[in-house]
Amino acid sequence: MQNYDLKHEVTDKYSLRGRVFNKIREDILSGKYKENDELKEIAIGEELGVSRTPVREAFRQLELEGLIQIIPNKGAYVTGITMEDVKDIYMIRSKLEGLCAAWACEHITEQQIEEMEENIYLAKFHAERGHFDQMSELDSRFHEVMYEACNSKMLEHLLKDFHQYVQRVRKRTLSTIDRSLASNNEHSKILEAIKARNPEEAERLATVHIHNAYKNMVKNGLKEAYNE
Amino acid sequence: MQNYDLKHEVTDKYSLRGRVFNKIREDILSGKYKENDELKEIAIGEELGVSRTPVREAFRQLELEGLIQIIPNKGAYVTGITMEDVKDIYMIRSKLEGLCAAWACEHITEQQIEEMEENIYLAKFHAERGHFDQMSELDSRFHEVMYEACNSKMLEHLLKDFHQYVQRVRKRTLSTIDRSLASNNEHSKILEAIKARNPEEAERLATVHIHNAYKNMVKNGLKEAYNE
DNA sequence: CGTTGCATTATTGTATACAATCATACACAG
DNA sequence: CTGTGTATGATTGTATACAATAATGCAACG
Repeated sequence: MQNYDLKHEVTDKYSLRGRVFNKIREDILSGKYKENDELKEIAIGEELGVSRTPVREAFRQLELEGLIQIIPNKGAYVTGITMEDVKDIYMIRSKLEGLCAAWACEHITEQQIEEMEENIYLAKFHAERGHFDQMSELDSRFHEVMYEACNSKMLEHLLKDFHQYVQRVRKRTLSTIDRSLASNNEHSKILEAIKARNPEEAERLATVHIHNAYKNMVKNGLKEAYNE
Repeated sequence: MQNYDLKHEVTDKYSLRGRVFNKIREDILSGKYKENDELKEIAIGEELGVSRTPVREAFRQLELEGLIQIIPNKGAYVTGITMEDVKDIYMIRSKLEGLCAAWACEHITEQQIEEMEENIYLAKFHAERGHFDQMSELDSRFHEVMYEACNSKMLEHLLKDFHQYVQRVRKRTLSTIDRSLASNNEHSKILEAIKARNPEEAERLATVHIHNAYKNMVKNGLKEAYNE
């Protein structure tokens, strides 16, 4: 994340470079390319039917995103995420999600509130039935709406990046009914605080929520998820 | 920003692309290229004596860093920083510097402590004499050492990016003897807390320190610095 | 006089060719 | 048998050529 940063930009979706970038990124995040895999310009270019140029440009961006590491004159390798990285990200996220929730108190729209309420309602339904894929999807979406609601492109982008970045290891760490219900309950409390326009409480709850998510992740399955 | 990402990597210093990247970045941060300036691949390539290829790759990275915006088939433009961006960055930084200071309590080395003490001592000297350039340099360095002391590559990189990003508007906002002395005093207090291995206090002080820096920035000169 | 359409030009997007660098294998010397 | 040196191949780094797209200016028309 490398690329941490102030990371920016909506990478162009319709240029070859943009498509290559998104494709490789997805493949890394989904696990098709694994840690330390070597990515070769020609191979990927042929696979996608493009020349090396757009592939190279995409590589440069992926490097800045921290998804790959480029060793000059040698090659591009998928970067690993250490358990320390994951921990760091969660600690950083907990602070920033808190800030985000606080800001959302001021800027959230009615429409966004409605979406979050619906999200919580749906999540409860799926959680009780153990539909973990839907849960994961809804969880991501809940946070995404909150990111948008904080009305800061800067913070929104940052949080989206972090969120995406840990997807690689997050896969099945929400996967117990207990945690799903608890998590959804926390979402509900956060939204209540935001609706009540209580930034301190919203911040506190959001911060704790991420801490809990991390604790749960460590408890059941970070190691396994990480080593597989 | 852009980016943020979790932005990574030490961009290669010796490849053409790396040199082009650093050069353009410096020129943007130093103000040579101003907001909304259009950067043309050929012109920059000729200026640096390289072809378009490395320039293009550098552009893609700068886009992700948030320093330029690329409009497909049109051009690359230096992005502006709005006053909202600056505020957001300072609020985000205040949280993260707090986290950084807290972590530093556990991981700081004797050598780093010494450098920070020396830094504070020197800064006092220069602050009293109105040597603002040296002050600015020392201020940056103080924070940099703390970033390194937190022992998280992730957080370190993130904070360095933010720090660099606001350099554009930070130019002369430390430029009063009063604020210089106060700021240095705050540094001293932060270091005391770190040395006392008191993460809560270190976090609180570091957070307040950035808030104060922002308040000072707004009070005297953000608007002017920004509009010039 | 203003507006629309087209032609021209400039600039970026992509592909390819060549140069530089690195990895590998093999031969040879010790 | 081991280690070193060299030659070969593969891969990336850079430059350039060509294609696609957007901006500009001018002319024709209303």
